[in-house]
Amino acid sequence: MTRNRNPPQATKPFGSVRDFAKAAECLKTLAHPVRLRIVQMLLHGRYTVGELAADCEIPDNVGSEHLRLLQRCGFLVSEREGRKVYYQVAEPHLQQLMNCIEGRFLPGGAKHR
Amino acid sequence: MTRNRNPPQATKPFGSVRDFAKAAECLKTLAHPVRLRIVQMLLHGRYTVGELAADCEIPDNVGSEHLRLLQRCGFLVSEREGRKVYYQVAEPHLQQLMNCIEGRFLPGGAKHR
DNA sequence: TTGACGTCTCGCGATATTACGATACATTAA
DNA sequence: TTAATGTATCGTAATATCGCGAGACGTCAA
Repeated sequence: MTRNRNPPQATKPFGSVRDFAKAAECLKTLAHPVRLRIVQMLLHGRYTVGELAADCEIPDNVGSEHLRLLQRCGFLVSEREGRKVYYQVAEPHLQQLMNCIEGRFLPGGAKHR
Repeated sequence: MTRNRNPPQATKPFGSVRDFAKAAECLKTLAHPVRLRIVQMLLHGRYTVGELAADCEIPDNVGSEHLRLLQRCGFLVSEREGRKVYYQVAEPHLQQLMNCIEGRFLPGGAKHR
């Protein structure tokens, strides 16, 4: 009675809760204002802990911790140069993901109507 | 004298930690295995609380709570029909975001090399 | 060496998230 | 009405996350 609701839906959409465990873990790591900003910066260049922390207006040790988390997910890699440590993006998908996020949530993001 | 590292980088990448507050909040909501699975399901059709909870193998009230969170971010909307409540996707960007996530993290996802 | 700098690690308290059980609410059937 | 079904809300306890301060570590210059 109501109208014909669900499309035929041949088979159940692939995936299961279990399959999303890793995805959720990495997404959760990304889901922090400072870490999103750090990723945005690193998609545009290569920066040290101090530079990133300064931009985000947080102490260096806090920045270092955020970078550690992002690195643990495989999003970033670090490279020591003298006493500084440079971080850069290691995950190719990050750019595309960031495009989605910027497009949806940032002031100047892509419009969608 | 390492090589020339940072690209010229005319201006600082737009955005700031503050601008990512909302994005982080919504991303965090998405960053849960059950909620990712629910979103995936709802991108393929229209389901009730009970159907979604059953698929995720969780009690109905827990499912209801996850749906509430997703709805609060504007990702979903609900519609009551008799004693059942159907949920469906309300945010157009979800499909694109999910494509990124599935492509990166799901077994059969897109390869990148 | 010593000291300065940049980064990292650790433990702590404050806060947030999570799932659960119990219960309340809304709708329909008997 | 009463009972059954489907969904939502609430309080609670376990767990996770967060930013911080103190201090350790690695590197370089004097």
